Amino acid sequence: MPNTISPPTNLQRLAEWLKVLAEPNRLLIFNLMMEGVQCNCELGDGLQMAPNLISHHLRVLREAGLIDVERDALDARWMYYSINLQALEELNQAWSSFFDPQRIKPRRLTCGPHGEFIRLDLEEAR
Amino acid sequence: MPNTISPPTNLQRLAEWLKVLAEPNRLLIFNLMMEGVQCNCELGDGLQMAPNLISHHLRVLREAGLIDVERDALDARWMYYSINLQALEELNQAWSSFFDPQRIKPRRLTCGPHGEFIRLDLEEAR
DNA sequence: TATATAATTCAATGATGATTGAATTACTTT
DNA sequence: AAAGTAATTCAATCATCATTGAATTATATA
Repeated sequence: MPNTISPPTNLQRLAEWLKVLAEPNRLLIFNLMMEGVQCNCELGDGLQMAPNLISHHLRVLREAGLIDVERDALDARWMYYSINLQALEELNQAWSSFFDPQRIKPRRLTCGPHGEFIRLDLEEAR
Repeated sequence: MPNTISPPTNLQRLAEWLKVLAEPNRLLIFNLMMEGVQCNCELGDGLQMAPNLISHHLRVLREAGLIDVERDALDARWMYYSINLQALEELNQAWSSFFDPQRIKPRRLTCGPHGEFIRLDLEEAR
């Protein structure tokens, strides 16, 4: 009997979010945004990155739904980015339900030299 | 005055962990290990992946310190992988201190059309 | 000792995606 | 209308890394 695998339904989504956030420069950008930094120019100041590159990363973050963007009401040349709080909540929810240490189950015994009847003194191998 | 940026000291480390976990197949493997699946063969069963590819991903997870490995005491051909609980704790710690919604600060006002004196009715843009 | 098994290593390939420089867009100011 | 500014888009390049198939290692069994 093959393993009956039922990954959390949000596993795919979690993987996509992690991919977006795993890029070092994007994580730095996200970090600055957590601290209230919000426009391309200012991010460029802080990170020494070309504005078009920042635009690229902001777009990836935005397409992942992690951040929002809007134009300045008085001078519409300026864009303000901000962290999407709801997405952040969902992200944290998905993360903690996946990486919860309590989820860890003891060893499955469907393989190895002893099949289902593995000797107990091997159980410490967990 | 440029931004004085002080990302959490564990930001680099967090980025590395995220990179490792952001790979969809690795996340699936990690998921199976949370459920107690532990050897190459069994992972292959569940994931339809070539054993050498699984070995590759297990190595990446292991080199990141996320999982441990040991040989079966009775038949040393079999390897048993398991999640490193301490690493998991550190991972969760790094994650939650970084992605804590409470960390989010209001907009910084060092750029934009109004400098430090931006009008308050724009503040809802947060 | 020879063969089989679990897993890994190696070398090559391919795809993805970050980065770069040069336009281009959107908007404001003169 | 012309020039300037913030930001984005575009096309091309480059690096990284997952994937694949073919050895190779380590161990056990016949």
